[in-house]
Amino acid sequence: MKKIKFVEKTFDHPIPAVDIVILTIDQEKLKVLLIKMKKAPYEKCWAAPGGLVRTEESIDKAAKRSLFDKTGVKNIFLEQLYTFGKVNRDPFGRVVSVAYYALIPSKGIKLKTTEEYSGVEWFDIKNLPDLAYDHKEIINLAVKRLRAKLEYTNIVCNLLAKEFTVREMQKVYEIILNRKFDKRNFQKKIHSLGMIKKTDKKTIGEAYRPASIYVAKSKKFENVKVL
Amino acid sequence: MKKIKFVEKTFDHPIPAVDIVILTIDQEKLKVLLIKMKKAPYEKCWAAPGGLVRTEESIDKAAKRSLFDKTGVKNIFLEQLYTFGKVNRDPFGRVVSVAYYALIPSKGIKLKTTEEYSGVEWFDIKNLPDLAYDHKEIINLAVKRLRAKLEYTNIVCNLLAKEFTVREMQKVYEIILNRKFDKRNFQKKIHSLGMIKKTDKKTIGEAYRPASIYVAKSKKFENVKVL
DNA sequence: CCAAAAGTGTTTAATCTACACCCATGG
DNA sequence: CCATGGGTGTAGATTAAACACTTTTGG
Repeated sequence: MKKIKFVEKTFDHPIPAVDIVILTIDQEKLKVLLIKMKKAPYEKCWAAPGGLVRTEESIDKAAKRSLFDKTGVKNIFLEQLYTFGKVNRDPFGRVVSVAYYALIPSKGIKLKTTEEYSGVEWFDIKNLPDLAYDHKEIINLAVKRLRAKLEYTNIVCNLLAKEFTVREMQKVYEIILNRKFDKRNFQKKIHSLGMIKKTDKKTIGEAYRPASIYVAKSKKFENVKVL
Repeated sequence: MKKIKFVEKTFDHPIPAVDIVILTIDQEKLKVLLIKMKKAPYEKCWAAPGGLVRTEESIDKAAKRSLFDKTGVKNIFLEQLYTFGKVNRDPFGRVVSVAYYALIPSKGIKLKTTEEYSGVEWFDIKNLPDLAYDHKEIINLAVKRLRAKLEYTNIVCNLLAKEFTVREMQKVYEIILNRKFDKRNFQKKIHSLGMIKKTDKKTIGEAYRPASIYVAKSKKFENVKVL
């Protein structure tokens, strides 16, 4: 059972924190938002944003707060990923980190980060810098989870703008899963799932034949067998 | 138990704990191991075993320790489930609980629990008693995860004895997923996945025609599309 | 009228589902 | 020799995969 003796004697416990893997699609790449570290031994490393969990807030709330502080965005996809609790994962103290991952639509949201912070950057997932703590492992797990969820949920909608074309959705799949799909089969599949709705709008201003614009029926989680 | 007022005041951080949902198949039912609570307001409730995470141990280690303390078993399937961190989930203090789930083979392991502790019992998952904290939610999530993993991994091997028949495996699926499978299709499927190996032994002593005995090729995690 | 992406159907292969009879053993 | 669960194959349905041409627009 949860022993008190230990508590009373030493007041010595690990401290819970959250770390957020913030992902987006940008310039046909899957990217993650990282923050430049300052303290040794990580002065040349980058890290996923995060922070300690306060006593008066839930861990979900702490995650939302960390996300908002770094990006200025609210109400985007944010889901718990895994909790990392090795003893020596943080050289500054015994910190247990509850990792989350967040998805930001590829356009339509302006992050405050790029203007305000100098040490905040988007990195291509295929070309990460040196990372602090166990954040490489955390980011890899987030990408793995995202890949898995693309295959059986409508999570892709959270990476697309409110309005999008089928081709844009297909590109998101191709970028994240590193493979190509046949566009006829892709259309057939996506339409049979009923997770998107055609509008009567079409893309304008772009060269070549305009594409029909779609919206997600729901960004909430639905289990659908996509692939 | 998980306390404590003065902890909250002194240390302004939540305290990490672990809770373990221990599952097994017994008498053709999926069962969970629970411990009787003593303290108000939970004196009529049961709870999944757990404990605080010590500073000098990883959370995985804390989970293994909690599991061993309650069951006396080591080296069984134990996987992190989810971290529960609502502010008021524990009336005794601000505790963040990293939940794990463990699978115990249906025979071949003797638990010390049943002999030593009076307040420890196996409960049919379909007939749970009143539960303390948010443990109902935790248990439900563990079962959900188990059901999901049955469908795309070889996790089932962790619920079977070292040696088993195909029919026993099928029963585990049927019990946990609440549905029947055609035995011909089931055999075909299982064999095509290559996750089990036939031995030259057969069941003896039981009435009727003996069944071939199989062993798992690996209990380690493999992704295989089972259903 | 040319370049480039949008949009659309069919054929084949693979997988899944449903289904019934004989076999081996203990009593 | 009987009762009971073990063990096996096939046909039809569904789903997935491969594949090419016509349409629409901007320049």
